[in-house]
Amino acid sequence: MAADFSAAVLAWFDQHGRKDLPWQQNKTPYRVWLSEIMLQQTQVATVIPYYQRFIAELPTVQALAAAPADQVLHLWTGLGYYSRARNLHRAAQQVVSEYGGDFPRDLEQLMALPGIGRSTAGAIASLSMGLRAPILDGNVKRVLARYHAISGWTGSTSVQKQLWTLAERYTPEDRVADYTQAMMDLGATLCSRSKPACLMCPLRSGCEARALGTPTAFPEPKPRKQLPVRTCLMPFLRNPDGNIWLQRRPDSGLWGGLWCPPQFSDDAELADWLQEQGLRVSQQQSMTPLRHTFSHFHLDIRPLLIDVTEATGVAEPGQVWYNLRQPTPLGLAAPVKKLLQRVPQD
DNA sequence: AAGGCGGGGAT
DNA sequence: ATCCCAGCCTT
Repeated sequence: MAADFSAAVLAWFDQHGRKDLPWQQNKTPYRVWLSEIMLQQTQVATVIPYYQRFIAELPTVQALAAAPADQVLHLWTGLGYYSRARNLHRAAQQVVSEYGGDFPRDLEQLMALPGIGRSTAGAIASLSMGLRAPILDGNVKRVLARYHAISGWTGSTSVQKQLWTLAERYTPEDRVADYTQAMMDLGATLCSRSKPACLMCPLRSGCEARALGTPTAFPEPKPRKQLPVRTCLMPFLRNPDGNIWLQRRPDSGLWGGLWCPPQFSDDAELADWLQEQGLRVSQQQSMTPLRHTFSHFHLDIRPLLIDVTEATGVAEPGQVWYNLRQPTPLGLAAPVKKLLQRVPQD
């Protein structure tokens, strides 16, 4: 019975739910939206400081819409999945231009905004507007997959379809914001991946996975392949002023819109490029290699510190000589930020 | 339907 | 080292 399910979840929420996270205060659509985007594939503890900084600098959708892209990516530096930040920026501009700065109170219109899919639209609608709309994030997937002992990987189309049907069925008309928050909290705390606290769970009496005695067997893990390894040379060109050469990456693709040193597959490619640029090298040393792991491959970076003479003039658009002492707020990929901190300053 | 897209925390 | 995570978009 769907009403029993939501009643049990809500009763648990009143006693044990989290109510003090930053985005649970003053639950406006903008604040809920920002938190949901940051929380995609990123854990709560990681998100909190990013969220605080972001809200402090860009407290409204109007402020975000008017901000330079580099500021937005700077605020996102280290969070990953940078298309989230670019889509966030574009969506803010659409909310301002198409809706006068007020988020549409409609699932379809929310989903039409870049970066907002079905689950995020449901979260914004339920948490900040009180509209009856289901969500299906990783936590809710786990709770539902266990409750119904659903086999298969939750990312597969058929399992997704089953889970959405269940999510829709259980979402109540009343107290939908509390219910949504409760389901996420339940999955994040009691119904955790490896050590579920079934004895404390409000859903224990009807949970099929618990009845089978193997709650952690659900959901089934994603089938994994071995990650390929790629290598690259990453020269940190330093001019006589001590500044480092960076160029802006294309908006789409890996590290889209972020600022990076150039990358080369081997020494010959690097040598050719230096010659093309007419750069004279006065000194060159290798830095400690760094492995950076993406979701789909390992990148083994061989960083070099290269001192160049001249070439101190104004860089072309999309290129900067980055001042390590007074850094401009640009988006940097995590390993680039890490390596820049290793560059000796005098 | 499958693959691209980051980074960090937990184990 | 491996797995996972408050997903969405493109192909």
